[in-house]
Amino acid sequence: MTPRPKDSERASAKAQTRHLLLQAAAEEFANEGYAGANINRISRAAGFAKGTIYNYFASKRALMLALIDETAKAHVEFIVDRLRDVEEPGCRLEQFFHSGFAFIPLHLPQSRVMVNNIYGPDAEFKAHMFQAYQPLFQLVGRDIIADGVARGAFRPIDTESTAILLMTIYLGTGSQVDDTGKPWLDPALVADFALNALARRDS
Amino acid sequence: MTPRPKDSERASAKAQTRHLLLQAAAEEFANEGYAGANINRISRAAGFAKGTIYNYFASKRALMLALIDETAKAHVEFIVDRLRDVEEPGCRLEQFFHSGFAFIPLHLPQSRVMVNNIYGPDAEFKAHMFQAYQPLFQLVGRDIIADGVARGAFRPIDTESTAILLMTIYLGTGSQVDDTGKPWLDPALVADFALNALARRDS
Amino acid sequence: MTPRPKDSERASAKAQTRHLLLQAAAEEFANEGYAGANINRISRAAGFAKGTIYNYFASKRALMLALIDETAKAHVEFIVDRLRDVEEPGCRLEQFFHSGFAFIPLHLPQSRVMVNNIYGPDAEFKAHMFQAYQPLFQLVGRDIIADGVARGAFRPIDTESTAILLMTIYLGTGSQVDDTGKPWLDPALVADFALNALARRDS
Amino acid sequence: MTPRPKDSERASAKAQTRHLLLQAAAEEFANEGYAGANINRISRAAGFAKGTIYNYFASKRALMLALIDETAKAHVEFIVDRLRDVEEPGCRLEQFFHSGFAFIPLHLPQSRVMVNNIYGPDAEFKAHMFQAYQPLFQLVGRDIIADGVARGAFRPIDTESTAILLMTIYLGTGSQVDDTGKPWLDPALVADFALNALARRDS
DNA sequence: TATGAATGAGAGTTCATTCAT
DNA sequence: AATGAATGAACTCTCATTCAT
Repeated sequence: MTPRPKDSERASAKAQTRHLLLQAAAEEFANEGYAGANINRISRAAGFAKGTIYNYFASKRALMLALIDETAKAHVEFIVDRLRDVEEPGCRLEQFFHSGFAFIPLHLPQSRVMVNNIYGPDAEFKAHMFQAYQPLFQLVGRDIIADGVARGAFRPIDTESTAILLMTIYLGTGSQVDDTGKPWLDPALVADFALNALARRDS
Repeated sequence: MTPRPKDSERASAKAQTRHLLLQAAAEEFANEGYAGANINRISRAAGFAKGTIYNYFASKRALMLALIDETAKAHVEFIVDRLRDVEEPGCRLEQFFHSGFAFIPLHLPQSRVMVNNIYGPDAEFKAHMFQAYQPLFQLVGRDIIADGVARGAFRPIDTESTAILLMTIYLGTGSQVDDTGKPWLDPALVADFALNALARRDS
Repeated sequence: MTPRPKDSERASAKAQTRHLLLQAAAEEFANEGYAGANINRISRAAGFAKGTIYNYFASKRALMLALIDETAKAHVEFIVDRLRDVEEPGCRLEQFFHSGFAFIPLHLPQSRVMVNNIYGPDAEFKAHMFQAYQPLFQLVGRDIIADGVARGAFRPIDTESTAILLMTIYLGTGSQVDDTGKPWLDPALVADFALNALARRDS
Repeated sequence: MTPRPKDSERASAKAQTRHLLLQAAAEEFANEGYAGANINRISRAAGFAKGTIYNYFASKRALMLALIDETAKAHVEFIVDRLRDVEEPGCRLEQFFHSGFAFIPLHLPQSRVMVNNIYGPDAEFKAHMFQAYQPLFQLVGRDIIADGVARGAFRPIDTESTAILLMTIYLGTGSQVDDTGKPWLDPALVADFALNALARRDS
């Protein structure tokens, strides 16, 4: 069933179109919110006519869900890749924030859309988000916090709650950027804050 | 120019109607987001015909801005009241989270709207939010963090960035609740997290 | 059945209110047209609350019809008064234009409303206008044109058509004014034009 | 960049739709006035759904402005065409009225809309009208009146004022028609009236 | 596969009118 | 007689979606 060259060209062209549409959608959703976004503008920004988008996504909702999936996948992969070789729990936590913050400017509109969805009113999008980011929650909860507590690097603390808290901090601070895309808060400061919060109180 | 009893009755009836409309608006905005909210439904939910809302607010945007103002005022006042007699910086921080979390279930839809606006796409709403919550930022920044650092209760840390961080944590965690309004995270845990993050590391 | 003083005061107060409302209505109708006029603005401009107007006029349409009646009455009376002592047909025609043009700046919004109605789309208003201005048509047709033709002052010409024509000229030119109320055309020129048109061609 | 047959078909279909919409708009505006006109009815009368009109005109106002432009263009062209080969000033004036009156029943609703706008309350429409009819004013002022005066066919008279006067007469009389479209006044009578008004008084 | 004209549900907003005070 | 809060029909305009080409 290997596609003939022509087919693979076609498939790649389709993938390219799909990618352009998702990129344009991310920008529109980021700027206007889901309800305020305009399918026509998205298509035009991607360089296509209004109808084309429906050859790739069944509806506006489906477009958002696809965007969530794609972004979450890239997001998780990006961070997981950069955490793979880090052993020590404190370094892992630092690296989590470090790579997490690095992802955002590379995918700024996508990141803003993710945050809009987490804190936004749409239950389906929110649920989809948590589903798609499950691996990241697990990474933080199990591989960073639980592991760190087990190894005595962090003080004893509830794993799941803290995972949510750290994700809240990451997404909440990472998504607040000025017009140029520069974040309000220094990533190092945020990482430091989190490290201190989890540190064992010696004495 | 004291209004006659009749006038004051009328004024109070108007205030009551306005209050009902704002409450209904908060619920609608919380459930549907700003763009998805429906003016007609808001009026109906408040017990009025759809036109009535325009006797009180010039437009949908004006309604949201009024809701932000009212909520922020109540929110700030609520927390400031409960912090007045607390002296010690650590206790203040704890009390900030404690009273802050207490506010949310009392004004759940309003709180969700506030968070939607902070993390949402609308720049005007966001700016209005920061304006209206200025006193709370100042309270946290000056009266809690800076004061705590000055007194040696907290480790040296950038005042403004940390204020934003604490507000981010407060709003981000406080607004995530299940269907019954119960927050996902235990307020005490969040306060504890923050206290640890600011605590001096005794050598 | 002579009203007691108190009653007559009341009646006069009512007449005064009615007059204020009609004046404000004329201004609003002149500026916005009938469909674009706003009852609330009219009431406010007259110094009353929205509901008051309905104590004097049954509806917006009734208000316009009353305005047509009042204006036409004053308009006709104004011109008839000034034509009473003029004998010679040519002078009468001149005086018709002269006094006609004199009326307009004294009642500028009313005049503009009259012209709007004549050339506007509303059949009922148009019919009402012709009804109310009947005396003026008759004056022009019978006392000026027919009489002038009979006396040999004007060339033989169809009475009714020419009456319509003269009224068309009068209203069309008289109502076009700049922002200060100054007419675009010199009344004397218009009168002169009409006189020439009706003049006998000697030889 | 010549459009392929398919494209040109499409373009012509668009032009056809646009034309239908403008025709329906003329009728609606003529019957209801601008403010009273209903966009939905216009689209329906043209045989389209209500939204379609916004694929062709950005707003109700834009629709009216387009109608003014199209009508004025056709109107001017119609009259200019028929005056081209007429030399003698008196004949020209007669032909102006003659062809002018001939245009009206061919475009009755459009003509009524033009008159509504000239005498109506909307300053933008009025200004647009004068702009669009500028060539006709020039034709009357320069090529008929001034030329006629220069050649001694007409008595000396102010060019611009008289142009306005003649246009006033033309539009004022031409637009008053009964339900069947028959004008109240005989065009020949109107032309005759104007000719006499401009005629030299011999001796 | 890409197009864009057509659709029509649904939105925010206006405002003439009513009526209890 | 005067008020102005409440009403709801009606309006302009938007836009996700469909579908013939």
